[in-house]
Amino acid sequence: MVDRAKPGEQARTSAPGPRQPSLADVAGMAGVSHMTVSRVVNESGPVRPETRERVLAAVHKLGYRPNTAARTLVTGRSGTLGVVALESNLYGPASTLYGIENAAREAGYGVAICSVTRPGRTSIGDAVESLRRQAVEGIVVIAPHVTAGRALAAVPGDIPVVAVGGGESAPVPVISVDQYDGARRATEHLLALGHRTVWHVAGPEDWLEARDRERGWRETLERRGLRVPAVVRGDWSPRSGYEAGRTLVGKRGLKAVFSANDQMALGLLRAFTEAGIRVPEDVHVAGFDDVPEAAYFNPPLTTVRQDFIEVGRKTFGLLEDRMAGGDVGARHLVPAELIVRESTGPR
Amino acid sequence: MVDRAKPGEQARTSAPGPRQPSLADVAGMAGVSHMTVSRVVNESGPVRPETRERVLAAVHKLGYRPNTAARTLVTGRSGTLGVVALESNLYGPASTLYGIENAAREAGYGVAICSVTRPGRTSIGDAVESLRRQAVEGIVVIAPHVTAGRALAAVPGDIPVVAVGGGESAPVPVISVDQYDGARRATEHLLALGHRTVWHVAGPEDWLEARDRERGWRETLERRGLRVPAVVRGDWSPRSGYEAGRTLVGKRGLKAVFSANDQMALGLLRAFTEAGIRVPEDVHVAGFDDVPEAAYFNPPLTTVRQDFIEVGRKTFGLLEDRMAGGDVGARHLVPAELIVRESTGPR
DNA sequence: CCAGCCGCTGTTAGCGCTAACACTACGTCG
DNA sequence: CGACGTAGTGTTAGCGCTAACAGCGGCTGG
Repeated sequence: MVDRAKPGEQARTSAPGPRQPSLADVAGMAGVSHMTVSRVVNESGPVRPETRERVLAAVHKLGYRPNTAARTLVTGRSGTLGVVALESNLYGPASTLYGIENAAREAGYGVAICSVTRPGRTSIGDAVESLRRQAVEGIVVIAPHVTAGRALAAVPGDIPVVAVGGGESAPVPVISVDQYDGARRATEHLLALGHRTVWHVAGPEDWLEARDRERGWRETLERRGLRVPAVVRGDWSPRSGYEAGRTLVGKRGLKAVFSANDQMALGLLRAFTEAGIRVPEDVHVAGFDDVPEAAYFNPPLTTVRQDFIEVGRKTFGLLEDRMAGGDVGARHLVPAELIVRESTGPR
Repeated sequence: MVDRAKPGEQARTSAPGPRQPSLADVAGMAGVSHMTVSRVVNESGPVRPETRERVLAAVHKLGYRPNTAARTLVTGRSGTLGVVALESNLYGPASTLYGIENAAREAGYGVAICSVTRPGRTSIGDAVESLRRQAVEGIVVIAPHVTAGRALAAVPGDIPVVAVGGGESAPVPVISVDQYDGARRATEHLLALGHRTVWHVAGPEDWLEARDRERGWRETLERRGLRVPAVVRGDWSPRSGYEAGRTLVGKRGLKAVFSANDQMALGLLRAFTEAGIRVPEDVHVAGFDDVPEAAYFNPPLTTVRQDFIEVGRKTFGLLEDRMAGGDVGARHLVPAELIVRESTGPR
C-alpha cells in the first residue's frame, strides 16, 4: 500500500526523512545477506523458494526500490536511450518520437529527450552532450535537416547513434520513410489524370525531406520528358502554402499541384478558394504526410501516408542492434503509401 | 577534437575498450588529487588559477566527462525530471511537452518521458513507477483525463508531482489553461452576433478539458436564460466532428456552433459544406486550441488560443518550487485568448 | 610574536549496487 | 568411495564520485 499524501503533507520534501530503503535494509529484515536480495530482485541466481518469499515480503513491506544510479555505476548500463528531437509540433517528428518511445518502453528502456530549436551543428552536438551526461546507452537523432548530417559527423563515435530522416552523408545508420518514392507516386498519380505537368510547392531547402520530395517530383517529370515548372518554396506552414497558392493562381496551365506537406496543401486550398479556383474541378492537389485532418479538408486531400509508428519501431530496432555491437546497414527505408481522395477526384 | 568515426568503426561498441576516463585519470595527468579535479569541474572550492589550468587541460585532453551515475549516487540528486505524457499527437499535449522540456533544459534539468496509452489508474501508476526507477527528482503528469485524478491519488507522496490539465480532485498542484473561461468567451462571442442560442460539439466525456469547455458553454447560456441545446459528442477527431456535423445539419434554428476543438470544427465545416450550408453566411462556427491550421481552414476559424509554452514554463516553475520544498497553491490557471476569424465573420 | 583564519590541497569514508569468488551441503557419476 | 558438479548462500572489492575533515603555509590583528 503506497502512502497517499495530501498536498499539505507532500510539501515536506525538503526534510531529509528516513532515506529510501537499500538492499541492506531488506536483507536485515529478511535475515539474509544483501547479495541474496540482489539475486531475488534481479533473478540473477538460484534462491530457495522460501527464502525468495521472505525477501519479497521484506521488499514489499519496506517499499524497496532499486537505486538506478548505483546499478548504473557498477554495471555501466543505464537502461536509458536518448532522443534528440526537433522542438516542433510538426505531426511527423512528434509521431516519430512516440513511435520510438513506445518501442523502447516495450523493450524495457527509458527515454530521455532533448529538443533543439534549430538543428545546427552546435545545437545537435550540445543535445547529444547533454544526453550523454544523462548516461544514455544510445541516441536517436530525429534530424530531417541538411545540417544534421554535418552535425552527426562531429558526434563522438563511442556511443551508438542512429538518425531518423537524416542525410545520406551522415556517418551513422539512417532510417526514414521513402520520401522520394512517395513523391514519385503522388506525381505519377497526378499525371495519370491526364495533366501535361505538375507544379510543386516545396518545403524549406535545408530540409532533407523537402529535397527528397522535390527530387521525386522533378525526376518523375523528367523521366517522362515533361516540362518542369519552377518550384514555389514554402516553410511547411499553412501560411506559406497560402502564399504559394497566391503565387500559383496566376500561372497559365495550372492544372495539378503537388504540395510537399499537408499543411501547405491546406494553405493552397484556401488560396485557391479565395481566387475562385475550384478543387478538384479546376485544379488537382496532392499533399504529403496524411495528417489526421487531411481527410476532412475541403475537399478531402489526396496525400502520401507515412507510417511513423513503424519508423519508430524500426529505429529502435536499429539502435538496439548497434548497442549490441552489430553492424547495421547505412540506410533503411519504410515505404510510403498513396491515399487518394477527392482533391484529385473525377471532375 | 572528438574522434570522428566512420560507420564501420562505430560498430566496435561491444569491445570494452579503454573505459571512459575518471577523475582519477585526470588527476594523474594533472599531477593533483582527484579532489582538486572535482573542485575544478564543479567549481565547488578554491583552486589556484594555474592548477585549474593544468586540470582543465587534462580534462580536455582526456575528453573527461563526469559520471552522472556516481554523482547521483553520492548526492542523491539526478538532475532529471520525468514527464508522463499521453501517447497522442494531439496538438495540445505535444506542445505542452515541448514547453516543459524547454523550461527544464534552461534550468539545467534533463527530461525523461514515459507515455501512456490510456490515462487510467494503473497505466499512470506504472508510468510514474518507471520514471522513478530512472531516479527523476520530480514528475509532471500531463493528464487531461478524469481518471487521472484518481490515478494521481495513488501516486506515492515522497516525490514531488504536479499535473497539467488534471482534475481538481487530484491531490497535487494542477496547472491548466482556463478552459471554462475560454469556452465562455467563445460562446459569448457567438451570442454577440445575435443568435438565440449556440450548439455545442463536445469532446469525450472522460476528458476534463471537454467537461470544462462544455460547462463554460452551458453556463454562459444558462446565465442568460437561453435554451441549452443537446450536446453532440465527439472524440476530438475530425471524423467525429464530421459526424457531429451530419447530425446537426437537420436541426432547426442552427445558427451558431461551438466546437470543443479545432479538429472537430474542421469536420463540421466539411459536413456543412457537403450539405450546402455556408459558413459564415448560414452558420457561425468557433473552435478551441488555435492549431496552426485553423487560420487556413475554409473559412478561417474563430477559435480560442492556448499558450502552451506558458503552460510548460509555469508547470516547470511549480515543480521546481515543489522540489525545493515549497508549498504551492492547488490550482493555477493560464488565461485563454479568443481569436476571431471569418468563420464567425459578418454575413 | 603568536593565535587565528583563510586559501589551497590532500586523505578518507562511504553512497548502493553487482561481479567474482568462496564456502557449504548435497547429490551423481566413474 | 572419492572427485566433481550444482544449488544455495555469504564475503569482499570495487564502480566514480562528493562530503567532511585534515593538513599546511602565509597573512592579519591584537
